[in-house]
Amino acid sequence: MKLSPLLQTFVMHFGEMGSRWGINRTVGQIYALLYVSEKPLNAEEIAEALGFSRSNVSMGLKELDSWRLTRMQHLPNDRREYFTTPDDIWVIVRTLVEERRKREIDPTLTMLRDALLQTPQSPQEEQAHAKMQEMHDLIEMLTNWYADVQKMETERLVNLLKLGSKIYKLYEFKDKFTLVGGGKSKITKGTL
Amino acid sequence: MKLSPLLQTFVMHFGEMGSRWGINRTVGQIYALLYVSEKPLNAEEIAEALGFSRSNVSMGLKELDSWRLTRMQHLPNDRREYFTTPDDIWVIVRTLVEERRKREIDPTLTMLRDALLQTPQSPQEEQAHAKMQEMHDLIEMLTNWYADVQKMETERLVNLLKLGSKIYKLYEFKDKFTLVGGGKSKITKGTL
DNA sequence: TAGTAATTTCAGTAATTACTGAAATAAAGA
DNA sequence: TCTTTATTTCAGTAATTACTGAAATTACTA
Repeated sequence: MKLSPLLQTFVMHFGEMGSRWGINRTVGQIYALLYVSEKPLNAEEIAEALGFSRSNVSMGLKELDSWRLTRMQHLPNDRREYFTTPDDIWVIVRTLVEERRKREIDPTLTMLRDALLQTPQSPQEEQAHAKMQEMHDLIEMLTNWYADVQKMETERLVNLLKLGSKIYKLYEFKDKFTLVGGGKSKITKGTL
Repeated sequence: MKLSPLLQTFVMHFGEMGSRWGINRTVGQIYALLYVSEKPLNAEEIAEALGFSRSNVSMGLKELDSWRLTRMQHLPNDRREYFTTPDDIWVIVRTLVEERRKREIDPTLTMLRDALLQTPQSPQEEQAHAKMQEMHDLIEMLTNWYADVQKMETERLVNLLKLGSKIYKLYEFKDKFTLVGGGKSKITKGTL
């Protein structure tokens, strides 16, 4: 399979970008290729399109699988494995955030919680303790926020995101509002 | 300067974690140390505390400076440079997000915009074009959202985050609300 | 302005990570 | 079962990144 210049650019970009995160070039390129490909690809096709060894592709796909970012399927009368990315880009984003949280945030929270159980033994430790508490609380707030909005259906989440900070004005002025009409609204002043 | 076990754990953790992002061990450890330190530290002290060479510390501090994550100052009658992290952890978070956006998101948006200017020349390119458009729109939405909430004062932002998806209920039922009392509210139904 | 202290640069080397090809394993059909 | 094809593993090597020590530069003091 020969890549058109358009695809080349896209795929190469994700190769470069990959290394700005922890992910490597191979993995970035494979994912980009799967993402824009019209049909599922097998390992051989990926290797050929990107010029990597078959074994390198195998390792890349394994890595992507550990991130839960690919889907594997079989085609009729063909025993090779074919790979795709999820159709819905929001599934990709949610998975990405979730996995990064697991790998990058959770271990830090655990470490902080453990450290905070200890009693500071010196002024130096007291200061450190306070700073760690501050960091812990902030990370916890952010992850709780994400855990909450992550539960929303995509359509609602998109609405919320499009509103940005504007929605906050509703909250600020909530005391000036009152419920009118019957409706089965679950909202009362007390809940916010 | 000898680090207490508590600080050791914290500093080492950020060294390990650093490599899960693009940042290296040295840089992670230096930042962690500055973050929990009660007073500003000079390069010599950092090198001694972490067991790195003086030149390595110099490069690490330069890297952190390029991320705008440290502050430099002078102490009376001492010509060495002393380093700290911002006092307000929200400043740190905001800077971190901002810099990562610049380095990791903006180049991708630029690449996508350029690619999308071209007219697809084949069914393959048509599919790729559509997927790129989808990705572009999603990234743009997320960055616009962030650009917007980022402008809020910290206190308000914290309130918004604590509410999570709950605030959305206000929006969903907004048609059931009406403005009461005089107030100088800038909100009218039309603005949301 | 010379002398000294502090900091940065950079070439060389160490350590780590990425990648390949060959061998091993697994999966399917005859 | 044996044969063929697909996939994975892994030891060795290539490439990249991290780190050091020495030299160069900069900044200050007398």
